[in-house]
Amino acid sequence: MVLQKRLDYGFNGYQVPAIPRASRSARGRRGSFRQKVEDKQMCAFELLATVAGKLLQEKESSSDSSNASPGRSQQAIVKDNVKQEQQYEEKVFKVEPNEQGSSDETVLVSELESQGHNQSYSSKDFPIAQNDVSVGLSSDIDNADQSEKAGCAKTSTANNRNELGKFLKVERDSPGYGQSCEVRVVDRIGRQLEARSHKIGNLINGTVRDTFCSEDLMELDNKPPALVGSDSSIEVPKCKDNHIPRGSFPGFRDDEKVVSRDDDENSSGCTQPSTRNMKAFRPSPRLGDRRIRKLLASKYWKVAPKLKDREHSRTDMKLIFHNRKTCYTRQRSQRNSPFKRRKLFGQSSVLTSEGGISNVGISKSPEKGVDGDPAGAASRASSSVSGKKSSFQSRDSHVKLSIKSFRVPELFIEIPETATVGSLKRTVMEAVTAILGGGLRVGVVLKGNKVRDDNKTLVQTGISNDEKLDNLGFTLEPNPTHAPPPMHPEDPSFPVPCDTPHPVTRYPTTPALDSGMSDTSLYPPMTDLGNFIESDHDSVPSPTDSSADKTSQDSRALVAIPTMSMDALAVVPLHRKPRRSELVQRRIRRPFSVSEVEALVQAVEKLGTGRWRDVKLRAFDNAKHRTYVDLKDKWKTLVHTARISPQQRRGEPVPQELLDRVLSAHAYWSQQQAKQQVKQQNETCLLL
DNA sequence: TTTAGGG
DNA sequence: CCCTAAA
Repeated sequence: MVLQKRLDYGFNGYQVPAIPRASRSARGRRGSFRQKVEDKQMCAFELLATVAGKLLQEKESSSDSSNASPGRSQQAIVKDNVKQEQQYEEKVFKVEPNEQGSSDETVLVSELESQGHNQSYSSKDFPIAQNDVSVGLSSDIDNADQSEKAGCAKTSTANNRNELGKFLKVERDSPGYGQSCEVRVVDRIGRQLEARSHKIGNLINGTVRDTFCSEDLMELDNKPPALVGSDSSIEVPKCKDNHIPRGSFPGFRDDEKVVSRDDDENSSGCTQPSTRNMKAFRPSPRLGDRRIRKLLASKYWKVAPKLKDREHSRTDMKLIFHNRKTCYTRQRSQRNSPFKRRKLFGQSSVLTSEGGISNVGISKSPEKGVDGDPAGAASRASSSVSGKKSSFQSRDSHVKLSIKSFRVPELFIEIPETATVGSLKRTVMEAVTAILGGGLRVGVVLKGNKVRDDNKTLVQTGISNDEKLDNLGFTLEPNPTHAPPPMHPEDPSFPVPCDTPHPVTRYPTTPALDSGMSDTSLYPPMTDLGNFIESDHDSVPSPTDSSADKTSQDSRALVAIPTMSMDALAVVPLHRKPRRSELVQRRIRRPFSVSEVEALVQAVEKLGTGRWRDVKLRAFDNAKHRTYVDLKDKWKTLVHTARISPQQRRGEPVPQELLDRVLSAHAYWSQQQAKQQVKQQNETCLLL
């Protein structure tokens, strides 16, 4: 039996792609990418942490002074806050101290430790934990000043708990897109800590996402599709040639140009319909072997029942259990069927719903927030949290904004009853990580309309107008650049929740639509599918976001980010003891394109079976995602495919001509191998 | 790390 | 595609 738990973080509606994860180091140069990805995780966490911290600050400053008494533990403060207002806890992931009672430093992280993860995390390493508990110190922040700074999330580290966080400030008269706009990082009294110029177009990437990912983003966003054209001949491995005494398969046409196939894009681009982007994001195939399905479904949004039990209420994760027996059993029973098994690939994925955009309640007055999403009730619940009145006086031509909250969509998690609490925790953690890890960007909504023109200044847009601030909202949006590829529309492996009360596969809807704002360019259409994309990472072929100019950088504005130590951040995921069964994500399925098959066949004709490394080097050296094992497997399936009737074949049809060559080459090389063995046997016999 | 095969 | 025994 499976229980489905609904987790309501009090956030709602943004979509986050799953986190591509390198399955193993030996698979090639994925380390760097993984690092980047995980950096992004941290970014997202940072963002959340900031919001949480900010809310805590405001909460505290608005509540009676007793909370701020220096003598009280931060934990106590937090708890009081939570106790006082249910909504409040929805802003924070977790506010209770870890069970070990070890102060307030470890929170979520402690769950990892208790599950056999050796690494110890401190709040320093874990932004969320850190912020959750540290904001209690914010009482020493001047309220007025703080509100002016609009987002000075206090951060603290294990070593320096009183260190003030930085925040970004966007100069009012920002130049247009493509030009630089100054972003100042200042402390609460306005001292400039950092100053740097950001291209406006990249501002969000450089701020909300994180300052440290911008490079990566630019790399992905701006790098023109690397054309690994067929003219880039591959160099045949040196000293390997003497390895080819066996000769080539007669049918091999050696005069053919040996090309370096980088069919990354081929397999990705060509097979990815442009509609892919309309389907919201495609969840990660599998988050582990556990039969756990996590999905986000805005349709399920409800105001989570308030738990009376204080202990429960201290956690902001509310679980609602439903029976999901059929789902589980079906998964198991289908496991051995290759055909049905395809459906399993996405079973435990985190899904996001079309309600993917979450409104950021930003307001001058507590009750006012931009709330365009259908989950209005829940939204209000969380956005109504406001402490004091924020002062938005535009002194020195700066716009001051106070973001009340971000909302996270509901999380659905399916986990066997027999699962341990620890695994549940990890599951939730993974879900959260998956949600946040895919990269987010911020959109700006003014009076219900999406502000798309990044070139406009705040003044022109009216954002500097105090009145309009009431109608200003931010949205968290998935970053298409990092979104995993949606499955083919017809792909049955698309994760379909089995028996959820409501259909969950509502991908076609654009998040923005659900939120009342249409943003068709939210998912830029694929550009030039024929292009080759360099893929030295495991990420899914991402749309070569050429249209990322407008919407993807909608909001260069005014979102504070916490100041975290990059080092600390980078550490967290890396130290997670990779429990293969749970953490290692299955590589995304990337069917071989015909051209890839062609290259493979040709290489095998030349080199024979049994030298897959050479085949790889020869024909797939640039296709980083094709390992020699993959090639060997593909050849295996090709042989099989060639032997079965065309009616039984599935997937993209391979030209019969190729299949014939497969059979020929296979027969030839099998014979050669047999001869080789006979020869060796004779030799050994002679020696004996 | 590669190969070779079963899953 | 994954997992692994063997080489």
